[in-house]
Amino acid sequence: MPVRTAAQRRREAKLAYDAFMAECPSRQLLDTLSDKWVTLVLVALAHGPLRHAELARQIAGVSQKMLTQTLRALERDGMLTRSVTPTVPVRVDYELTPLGADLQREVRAIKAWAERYMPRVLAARRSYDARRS
Amino acid sequence: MPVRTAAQRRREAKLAYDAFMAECPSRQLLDTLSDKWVTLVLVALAHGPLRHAELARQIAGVSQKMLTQTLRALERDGMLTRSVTPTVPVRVDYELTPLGADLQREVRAIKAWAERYMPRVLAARRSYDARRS
DNA sequence: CTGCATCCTGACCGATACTG
DNA sequence: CAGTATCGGTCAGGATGCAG
Repeated sequence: MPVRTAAQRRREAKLAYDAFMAECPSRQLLDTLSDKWVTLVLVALAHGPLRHAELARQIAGVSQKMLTQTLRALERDGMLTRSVTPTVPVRVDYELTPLGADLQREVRAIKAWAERYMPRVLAARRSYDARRS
Repeated sequence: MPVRTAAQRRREAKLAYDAFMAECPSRQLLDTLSDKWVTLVLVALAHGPLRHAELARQIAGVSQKMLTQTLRALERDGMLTRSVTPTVPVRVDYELTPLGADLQREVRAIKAWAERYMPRVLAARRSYDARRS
């Protein structure tokens, strides 16, 4: 009987992997970017500050909870600023920081790629599906 | 009593939203890219074809199931080719298509951004956490 | 070696209700 | 209007075993 079971070894490998992950900058960014709403918020704020409700309207399909969560995370990462105007009722504006604006430009590059090549991808998909039906 | 409840209206909105999504090329790409493993596979294959097991080794932390799933999806989208050599045991190689290689370059841009700016993001994160502790 | 089917857990997310 | 807390359902994805 081995000192460690296969499962244990795997778990240890996973821990080492996580530690490695925690240090790798590109994977950290990938993690945040892989959040569905992050990119949409970035793009929505491209043309100036917006209020919470305005964002919710522009990003169809987002729940209020997810929107708040996403905004908090982006604020924490220094991608946007959150400014509260203490009127009644309160007014809260969100605006991209220079850093956020910069990332937003990168995201737009991906978007441009998509608009250019997605037809090809869709064609590939169709032919793949046809081949196995 | 309204003809439709709030919940119903929300559900209809969601359906309309989904239909919209299904047509928007950039969001479709975002969807596939938001899959954690997709980008890693693309980058791993940047320097030439690899076998299933080699990929699994290079992408630490991926389960065999997820790897296969990801490879299938990418094959379907025309991003890579899967070639089987009928030896015993079988040998399967995965290689980027020109399309996949092109997308891979875009992904690298994001990666470069991360390596450049993540320190700033981490700093922002620390100061945010400090401010509220 | 590669791939598929099954089971199962836990993370995520939406719905709802309540506060300032 | 903006935000928080809680509950519950869903589903992605990991573990495992088997087949070609």
